[in-house]
Amino acid sequence: MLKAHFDNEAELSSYPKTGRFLAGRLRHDMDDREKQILEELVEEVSVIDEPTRIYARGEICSRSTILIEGFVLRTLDGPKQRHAVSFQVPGDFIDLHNFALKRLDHNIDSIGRVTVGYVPHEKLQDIMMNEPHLARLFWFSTLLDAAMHREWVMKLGQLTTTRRLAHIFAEIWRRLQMVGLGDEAGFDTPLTQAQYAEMAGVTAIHVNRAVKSLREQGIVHVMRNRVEIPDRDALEEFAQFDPDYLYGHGSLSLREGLT
Amino acid sequence: MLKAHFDNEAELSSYPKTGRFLAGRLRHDMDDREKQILEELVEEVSVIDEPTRIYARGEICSRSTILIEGFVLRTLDGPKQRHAVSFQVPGDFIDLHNFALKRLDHNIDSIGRVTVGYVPHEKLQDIMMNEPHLARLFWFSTLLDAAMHREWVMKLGQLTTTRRLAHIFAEIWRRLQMVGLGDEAGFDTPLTQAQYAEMAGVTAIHVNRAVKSLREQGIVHVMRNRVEIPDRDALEEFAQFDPDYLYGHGSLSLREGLT
DNA sequence: GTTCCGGCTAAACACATGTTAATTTCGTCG
DNA sequence: CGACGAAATTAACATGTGTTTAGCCGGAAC
Repeated sequence: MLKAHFDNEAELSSYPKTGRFLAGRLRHDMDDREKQILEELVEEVSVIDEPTRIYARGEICSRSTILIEGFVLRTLDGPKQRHAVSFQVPGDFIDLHNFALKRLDHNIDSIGRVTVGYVPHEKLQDIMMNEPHLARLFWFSTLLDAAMHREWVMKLGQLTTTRRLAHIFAEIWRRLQMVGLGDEAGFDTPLTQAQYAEMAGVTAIHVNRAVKSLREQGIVHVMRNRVEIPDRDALEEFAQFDPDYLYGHGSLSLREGLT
Repeated sequence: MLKAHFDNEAELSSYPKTGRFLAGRLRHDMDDREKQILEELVEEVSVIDEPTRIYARGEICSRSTILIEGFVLRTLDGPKQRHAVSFQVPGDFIDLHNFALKRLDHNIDSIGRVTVGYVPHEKLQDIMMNEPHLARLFWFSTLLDAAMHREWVMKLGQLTTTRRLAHIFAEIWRRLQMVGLGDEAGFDTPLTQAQYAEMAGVTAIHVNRAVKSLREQGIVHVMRNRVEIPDRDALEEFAQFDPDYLYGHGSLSLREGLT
């Protein structure tokens, strides 16, 4: 099922502490006890060096995956090529939904080198029964996925390729900054133009045209392993990007009385 | 917020019994007691005659909506035109997510004449606390939304307009049949070509080209208020439609021990 | 250094889709 | 019955995107 080698202690030590990114942005809403519980959920940490299909559509899984470091794509196989339906940044619970739905409905593919943690479903079941607040946060995170999917549907249906690309960069940048990654000038990423093409639903050649256009307009400078953005407002306006759908800190409803 | 007139008893009696479609496909997994609870959730039933924006992106709601009869679209406003990110069929819980997320991230627009039921969030909160099995089913239904969104992303990114249209018809037909609507030859619907265009992310004129092509190929016959399909297998093969993502009856994981 | 290969860039042409405009069909209403 | 408006249909042309092919750049391996 999974082609990867498992860490030994020495190797792991060169990566960020496992817990630091766990459930990244949701950590704001957790207390220390809950963070501790989360830490103990991970039964195994794995480093995957090469681009790998970690899970394939149709598989039945007995554990879920947290992305600790690197990028992964959630993909579906189209008639022509693979299509990316979303990307994950460090801290994301990649496939929480496979705890509830028997079969996976999409693939999970790693990009570059990634570190992931595995959480057995029995432990999630305990959370559901005994930790209603954490259970609620987990539900939130799947609702956020759905909200992002909706924005992607609009993006693919309504925006030109150049604006789609700009929208993708805007979302990656925001999401990285939400978990303490990225910087003021842009972000580092192993994504290639071929992978942007998989997200935008166009050919890599056409992505290149769009990259050129964004560069000439001074909106985004795409380079190897890094993207730089001089002016966030200019980017987000061009991309028709409204970050509301990411439900930044404070936008989630933590209703009183909902434990 | 909502322009609609409210039912009196006499008018309601000409519509299907409220409860018959409530949470349509999930009813298979409920016992009689739970169905009764569900019935009592609805505090108010409303008939909306004209196409109406029932809720707008950004609104904060104190109740969620169940679609009892008719069609509604969930939409986002793009730069050129409104874009449909999903449609709902009778029985669907339209906006369960707004119970958990403060602001709505998209609009909810009715098509033709619809009947909806409103469920106050306080009652949902009771369910969450006291009816873990129902709470789990509600979570499932939001996960199903996400799975459908993912398929739409693939559809928009990978399929030609003609296949997109075929895919849309295939999904509508399957979902209607899952709740006891539709028939062996096709289905009735108030959707116009302009609305198919909003779902496919193309102009209505181009939808018309695709409709013509599907008709000439004998795959789908689109007419006013009705769509007929001679051969389901032919349609689904043409559309690259794999119904797995709809998680038909038996595909949901109702794990033992999960209450 | 040299080689090699994946990724990036570019040009020419074919096809898909958007735009604009006009016409036809059909249901509703007076 | 006739008039009206919404939806469907068609055509001609403009633009966006895919396809094919080729060349360039930069890092990794030797």
